Amino acid sequence: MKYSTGKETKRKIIDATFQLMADKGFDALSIDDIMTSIGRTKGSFYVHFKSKEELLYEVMRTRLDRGHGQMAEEILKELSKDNCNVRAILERVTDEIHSSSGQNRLTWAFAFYHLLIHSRKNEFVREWLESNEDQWSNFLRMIVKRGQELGQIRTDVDTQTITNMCMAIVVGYDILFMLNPQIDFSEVNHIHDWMFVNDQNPKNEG
Amino acid sequence: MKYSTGKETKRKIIDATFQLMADKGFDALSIDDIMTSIGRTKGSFYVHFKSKEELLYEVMRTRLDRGHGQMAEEILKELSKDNCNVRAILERVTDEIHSSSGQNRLTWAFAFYHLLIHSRKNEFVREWLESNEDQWSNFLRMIVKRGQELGQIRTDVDTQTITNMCMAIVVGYDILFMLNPQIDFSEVNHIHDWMFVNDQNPKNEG
Amino acid sequence: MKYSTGKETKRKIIDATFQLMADKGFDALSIDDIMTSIGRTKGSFYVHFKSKEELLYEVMRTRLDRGHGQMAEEILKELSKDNCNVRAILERVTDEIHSSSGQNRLTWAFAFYHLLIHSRKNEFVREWLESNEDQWSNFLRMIVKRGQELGQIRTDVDTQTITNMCMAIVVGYDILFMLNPQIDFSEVNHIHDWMFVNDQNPKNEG
Amino acid sequence: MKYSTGKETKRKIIDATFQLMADKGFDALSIDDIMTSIGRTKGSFYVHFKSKEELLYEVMRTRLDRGHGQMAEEILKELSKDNCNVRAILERVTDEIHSSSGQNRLTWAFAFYHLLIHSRKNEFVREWLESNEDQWSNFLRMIVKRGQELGQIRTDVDTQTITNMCMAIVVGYDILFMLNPQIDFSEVNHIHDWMFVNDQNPKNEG
DNA sequence: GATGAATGAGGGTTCATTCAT
DNA sequence: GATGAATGAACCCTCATTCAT
Repeated sequence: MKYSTGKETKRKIIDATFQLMADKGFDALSIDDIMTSIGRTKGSFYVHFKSKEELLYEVMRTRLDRGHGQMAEEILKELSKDNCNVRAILERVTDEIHSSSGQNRLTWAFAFYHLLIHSRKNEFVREWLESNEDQWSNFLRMIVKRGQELGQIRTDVDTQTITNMCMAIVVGYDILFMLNPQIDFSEVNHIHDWMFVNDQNPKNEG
Repeated sequence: MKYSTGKETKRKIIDATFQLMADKGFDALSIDDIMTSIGRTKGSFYVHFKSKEELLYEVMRTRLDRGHGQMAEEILKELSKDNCNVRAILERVTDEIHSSSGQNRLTWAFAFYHLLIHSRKNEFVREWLESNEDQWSNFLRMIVKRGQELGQIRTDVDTQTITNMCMAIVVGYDILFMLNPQIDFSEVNHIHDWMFVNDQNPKNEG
Repeated sequence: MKYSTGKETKRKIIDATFQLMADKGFDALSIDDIMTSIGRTKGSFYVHFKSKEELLYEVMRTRLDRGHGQMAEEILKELSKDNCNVRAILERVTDEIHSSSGQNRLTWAFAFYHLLIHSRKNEFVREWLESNEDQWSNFLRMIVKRGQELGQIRTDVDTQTITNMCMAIVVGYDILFMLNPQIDFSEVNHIHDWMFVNDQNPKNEG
Repeated sequence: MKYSTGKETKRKIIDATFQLMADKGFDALSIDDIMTSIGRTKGSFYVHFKSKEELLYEVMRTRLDRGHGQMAEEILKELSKDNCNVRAILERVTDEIHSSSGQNRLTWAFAFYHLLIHSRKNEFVREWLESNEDQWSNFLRMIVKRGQELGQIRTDVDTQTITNMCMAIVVGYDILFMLNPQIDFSEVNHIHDWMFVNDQNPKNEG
């Protein structure tokens, strides 16, 4: 049909952009590319967005945010229990990160790291990414700290460093994955074999 | 320096491009930007390069290659000794990676990950990166394997996975570093505290 | 009001256009600007006008016409009297010109001279302006001629030239006014001090 | 020839713009229009100007400035003489205004009044016009004042007002001329017949 | 009457590339 | 080697206009 609802077209534009920016990056993506890919003409883009930049922000908010909001509360409640299994919690979080990026993890990864690169020249994007990372960092640190308090996580390395290592290995696997999509992403959890003290350690990779 | 020609201007172009592409990325960089920054005019670019793409390849070869060639031979010789200290070797390799990126690590990181992103749409770049990664992967695996043979590295996780983890944590710290340049890059080595078996583990700095 | 239809929205559109075109000119004015300013949306513009051009003509007719029709008859009757005071009549006409442009003289002036400029590329506008000017010219010439016949206006310069001078000084003050809105528009009448013969010249206001 | 000197092309662009903006106005003029009219393509415009706006300023400076600088000094010297003929001086100034607008007075007038209109939305243009007008106003006032001091110009109207009237009538004739190019522009000088006291008034040409 | 999605032409601007000088 | 004028394609964005709802 020639006339769709605004909401639908807007969603299509965001979806298409997310897909396409994984390949070419946001800058190299033309509005014509986007609109043609959804069967519309260039001019009508501006019915839905004030500018290309606004589109980027929308894509960030709706497609690239590895938000943990929904999960966070449950986790915090779980953590406060005396007998909580911190390793199980941590692995749940890692899984969530994977699955939250949607079915097409590679697409997500390229789009996301495009954004990281883009942040160098766009303050707004940079702040958004920093805040994103802060949230994750704080969230993870809380878990690690609790693990150490409960004697489940080793204490030979300090809390912040362990947190950084966890984050680094997750994003590092993103990068390896982009270079070689055959990599088994679940390997990430092996670091837990070392991080957690032995008697806590019955699990042996998936 | 590994410049293939002795031409001074050509070298200047490559250096300037490497510096500038960290900020804006290669695509967003215009030939005018580059040539102006070295006090020349646009037209003379084509005296030195057939195209902008060729320039990218030249930058890759001379500035973004985390080559390990020089070091590799020495390492292999060292590894073959009966009493070699694998942890020391590994840390030397990690240090080399850091320092090989030059004084300005952040510049290097942005430029390199620009390239990674760029690889999605450029076969040549993709192959170059894959080959780059293969070399490193093979090299590291050799070291890890030797460490396991000698009983210095734990064997509860298989060789390839440990290799991947080492690589992931190195590139992961690159990414964290891009998000937050205050991060202490030497933390990377803490994974060795866990990876190596205890009596091998005298080092404890932060 | 001289709006041809009773339609409220149509009137609003015309008014808004008149106001807005003083700032940006008619060409630079978008239909979106106009409709937004009256709290309607772009699409409904075409319920009221066939095209943007038609709107211009409507604005011309209803807001930019310095028509003298109403006044003309009275003046003619007055002029035919033996003892008529031509200077008083002329000043009444001048005042009428000022006040006919509405409260916001500056708005009127910019809009009108926009139109004059526009006339260069639009035959219809040009003809309208020419006819407008002809009417005024004829009307004024009649007054001047009568003044000369009665010995009230000097005869050292011929009728048509005096008429032109009167018109020029009126529109000239429009222009000075646009450049410097502090100018005292009533100065225009000082030319009468010279134009009329001395014993006719008791008036001296500023 | 395909490659001209920059100076020549720049001049051609300015000339063409001056000609074309009389018809369509500066805004309605596209860079494509301009460049096509001089046998070049749109892209090369930016070799010569940073932006379309910069072109406007250049046209203003080189084509629309009714500068009086050259003449001013001579006039001032003349004025200081005891027996100077102020009317002759004033008529020389008026003539200069006419001729300084070049051969094609109508073109000049439309371009100039386009600019005046444009000033409403461009601060820089507005200031330029104001300063332009100030210079003229000051210059003319000096002449009028001297004329009054010497008893050559009537004193029943104050200096500033006479100055304004002179300016108004000059620009007013510009406008009449735009409406009707047949008008005899030299009529402007007839106001001098009234402005100067009688015994000074031997001149009577049309 | 009004809405707002869609169109298509065109505008200013950028840029890799070519080429006469 | 270097310059800088010129090209032509592409880009983001604007806008008068149309039309289904």
